[in-house]
Amino acid sequence: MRFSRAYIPTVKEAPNEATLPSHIFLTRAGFIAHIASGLYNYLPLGKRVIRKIENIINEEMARAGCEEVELAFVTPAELWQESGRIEKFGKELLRFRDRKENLFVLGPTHEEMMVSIVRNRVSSYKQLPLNLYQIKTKFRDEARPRFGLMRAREFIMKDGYSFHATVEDMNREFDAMEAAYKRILDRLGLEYRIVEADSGAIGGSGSKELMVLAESGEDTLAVCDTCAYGANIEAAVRAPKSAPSEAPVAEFNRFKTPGIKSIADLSAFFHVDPYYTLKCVAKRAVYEEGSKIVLFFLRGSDELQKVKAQNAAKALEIVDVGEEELSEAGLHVGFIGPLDLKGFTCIFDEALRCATSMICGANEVDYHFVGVDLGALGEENRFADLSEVKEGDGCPRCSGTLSYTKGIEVGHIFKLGTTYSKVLKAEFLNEKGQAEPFVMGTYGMGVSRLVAAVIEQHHDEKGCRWTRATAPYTLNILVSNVKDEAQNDLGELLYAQFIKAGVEVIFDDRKERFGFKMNDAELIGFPFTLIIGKGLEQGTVELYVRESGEKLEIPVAEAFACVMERL
RNA sequence: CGGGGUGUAGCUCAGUAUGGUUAGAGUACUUGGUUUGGGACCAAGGGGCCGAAGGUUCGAGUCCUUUCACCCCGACCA
Repeated sequence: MRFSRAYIPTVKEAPNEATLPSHIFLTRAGFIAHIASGLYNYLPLGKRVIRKIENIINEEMARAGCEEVELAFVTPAELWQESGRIEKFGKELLRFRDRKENLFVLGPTHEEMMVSIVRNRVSSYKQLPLNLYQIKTKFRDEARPRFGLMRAREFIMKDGYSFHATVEDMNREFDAMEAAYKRILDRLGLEYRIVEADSGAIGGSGSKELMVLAESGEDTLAVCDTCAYGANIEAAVRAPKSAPSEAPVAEFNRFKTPGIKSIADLSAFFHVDPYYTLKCVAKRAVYEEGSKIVLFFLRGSDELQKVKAQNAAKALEIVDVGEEELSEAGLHVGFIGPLDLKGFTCIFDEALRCATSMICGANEVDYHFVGVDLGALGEENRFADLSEVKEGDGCPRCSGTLSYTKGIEVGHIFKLGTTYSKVLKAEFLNEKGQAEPFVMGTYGMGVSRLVAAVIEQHHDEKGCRWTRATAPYTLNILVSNVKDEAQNDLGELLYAQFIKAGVEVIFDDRKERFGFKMNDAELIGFPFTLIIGKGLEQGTVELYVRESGEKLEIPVAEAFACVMERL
């Protein structure tokens, strides 16, 4: 492509709403154009990057034995009613009616559609397994789109679905997909981590997220400094904590603790480590029908992890409760304890199993109990993992230490099981001739989000630094002064040579000054720029390497070979 | 969905407390000339229903009402 003919509208100033490097540079360098909230147009350079990522995904999917399909973007609402997700998804589902007043939705993910194309067509275990995927525009009417391509309403995603006769076979495919996704991210040149994840509303028995490591990531990850363990903070677990100090010896007793409401005060009052105090976090758990107050108990040294709490309460949502509301319910903030507490759902953190020598609220203003043995609690009390992993906690897999890092979720793979096949009645006949629902897996990868993720991880103050596999053009041939015939001629010659060699090359033949063109080259972020300029009189050209910033002087005669060697 | 902010040239923004010639700057664009290794200089140009609707007024970018859009913080987010 000749730069003079290409549509690459670069600009000096970024729109003021852009805050992330990927958003700023993709806009300034002319890859994308904002059109409305959460909607972007892909300009020629952006489209090229997307295609390159798609190609790599397609190649790796083919290698893993998957087949590509393309499902309708507009999907009948009946399928969503059948699966029950039309309510669950809520307002994120964009709905509309056609001229006959039939209800449709724009697909935000395609479990239902994919199940529907397989059910009643695949009827025997002999036809399994099957892994079908598509790369397609999705739409989610996000409450607050932001960060450019990172959280857009319309976005491109690869979504794959596998169908199996047994759980074992699904597990095998799950591992195969994890391996395929790793290869994709390796080829794209990204630094990433695969972490354990919360399965969220999509359900299923297990899931992992592929996280591109970047400062601007929206997700907090707990990763081990020794082994490969990593998990989203929402799902992270830790090695059991050892007691920080000797347990405070005390007979069971009721103590007056005037005005002592916080864990810090309590621990100071009794001169004990917060580890030996019992923290109560009251929340309102919202269900499809109604809501109720749930009391979560943890050690005073731990914090409640909201997603874990929500899962433990099997609630749709967990919201805060006001102090007044609690008082009306007969609870005294700061003095809530599990003893003699009737009529409330209590959930205890795993770290409290058989905890002894605890100090907890006495459900009476200004009183706490000491010497409490939680092992004495009745059977009706439930235990669950509720506490949030902190930096410095022990790794659950090895003797290493966990620390936080930030990640961009670019992929999520799920062991779905029979969640969807059951409700949608998608069944096959097993060896014994009995009908069984498909065992399914689902595998997503955000293509447009990957475009942003590459830049979040590969940029500097001047602009983009595309990796080899993602660059819109690998090589940029820059003629410093197009009025200089020798420079121009050499540019044309090399341009033709590289095209012939199959290199993705762009030829900057614009009638602009050197600095202007260099700034564009750096903003756009071509991995290599071959500068034909003032060195030509001495018989040399320069190769500028964007990643390292180095400029190599090369004799003209060796230019072609030398560049080819480095690509 | 709660709280806040902003809408004026392709882009970044002045101008709006106090209404008053023909609405400005930078940048980008067009033309001519000079320049040619880090977003050049000189000169001459084109470009606006001041987000939309209604109102107050002799007169509205500016005041009042309504509305729409976009952005930011939070809630939410397979």
